[in-house]
Amino acid sequence: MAQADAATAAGSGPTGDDRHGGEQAGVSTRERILDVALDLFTDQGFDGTSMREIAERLHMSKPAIYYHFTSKEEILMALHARLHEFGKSALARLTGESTLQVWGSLLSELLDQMVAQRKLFLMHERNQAALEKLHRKDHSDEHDDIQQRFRQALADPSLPLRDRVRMACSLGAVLGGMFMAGEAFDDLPSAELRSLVQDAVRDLLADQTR
Amino acid sequence: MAQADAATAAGSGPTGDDRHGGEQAGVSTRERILDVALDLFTDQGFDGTSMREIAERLHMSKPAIYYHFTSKEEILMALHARLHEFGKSALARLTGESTLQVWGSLLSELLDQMVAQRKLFLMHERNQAALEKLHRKDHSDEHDDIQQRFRQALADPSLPLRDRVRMACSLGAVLGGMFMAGEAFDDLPSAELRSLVQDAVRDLLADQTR
DNA sequence: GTCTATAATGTGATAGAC
DNA sequence: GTCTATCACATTATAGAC
Repeated sequence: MAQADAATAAGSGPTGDDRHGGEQAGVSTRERILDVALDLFTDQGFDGTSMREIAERLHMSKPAIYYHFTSKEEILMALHARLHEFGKSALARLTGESTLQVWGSLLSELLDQMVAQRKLFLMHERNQAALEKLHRKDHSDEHDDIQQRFRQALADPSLPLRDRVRMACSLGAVLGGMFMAGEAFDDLPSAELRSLVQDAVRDLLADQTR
Repeated sequence: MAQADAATAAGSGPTGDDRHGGEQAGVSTRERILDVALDLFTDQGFDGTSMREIAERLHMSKPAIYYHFTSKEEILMALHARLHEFGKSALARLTGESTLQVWGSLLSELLDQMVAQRKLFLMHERNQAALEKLHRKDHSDEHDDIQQRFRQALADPSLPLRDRVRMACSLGAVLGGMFMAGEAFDDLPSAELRSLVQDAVRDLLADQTR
């Protein structure tokens, strides 16, 4: 459904000019593999999905996939890179001290990205274990992982404890509002859901008593 | 750390009288296996943990574990049963219509359980994919899974949409406040953290504008 | 770029002795 | 209840033809 968006929305990649061979409609094979993997990883989990399944759904053989990715983990890394691409602009707001107001604007932008890249965020939420295992191995250049940056901000000792907890709660509220209900909010226009969650976040971050 | 609590707190089990053989301090082997599995599943994931690892940490062999559990999945099911045991009293509040107030009391009781059984809830949060796969196979008697009951309440069409979103957000806020920060709140007494999260939930569920 | 065939490994699980 | 030894299998990944 939203699969086509995700493929075309991914910024970089040689999707433009040098098409030849088995490509179709300007979508490179690499992106098609990532789209299928995103689907399968989301509802079967990374470990619960085999290369054979990915290949079968693409009407390819396994080695064809290994031509585009050196390993199964690299597919997961590429999907992680996709998320990081979308999240980094929101993450840029975390320079300097992170007040409740800054945090609120961050979550607002994050909400926009979640609406546009719903499945990508859902996949990350449901494969935390596999992703963390990946990050333990790939500690290259002390990667600025998105979750790590969040926790870093949450651990800032210069902030009042109450505020830090509210920040964590509001982040959880966003995830809960957007993903927890499963298909309970599927008939609801995503813009409306976004707005309702945004209101909840505002209530959480408003420092009324202080 | 909190491992001893989890072992002794588990209600049922023949831990009492008929000790003999290799047991120590009244903790049955079955419970010790579950404790180790809980640790490993929590920080490596269910699929990322092998029976060999579980056995090695217990200074046992694999077949010794298969004497107590018929499969690896059964270990996960047993841990799921543990959670269900602790959560069912809170879940009992969901009879009839679930107002915001009812939901608030439910989350309050759930918060107590999370403080007492922190690792158990964390493990569930981090192995959603494996647990869902398990539930697809084991659709015995249309199990009253805890998450399914939550989603059921969230999907109740007789409730205002705004309330349902607030319920989802508050549940997410609880998870976020208790688990999202990782070790950022570890020095904080759990009672104090619980209180701060509870306040956030209260703000989320207070129907001030309606 | 994609294929057929196969290697290499680790896994969950079992048989049977003690 | 626990062990040694082993099975059967699926998996990731590679070699080499086209």
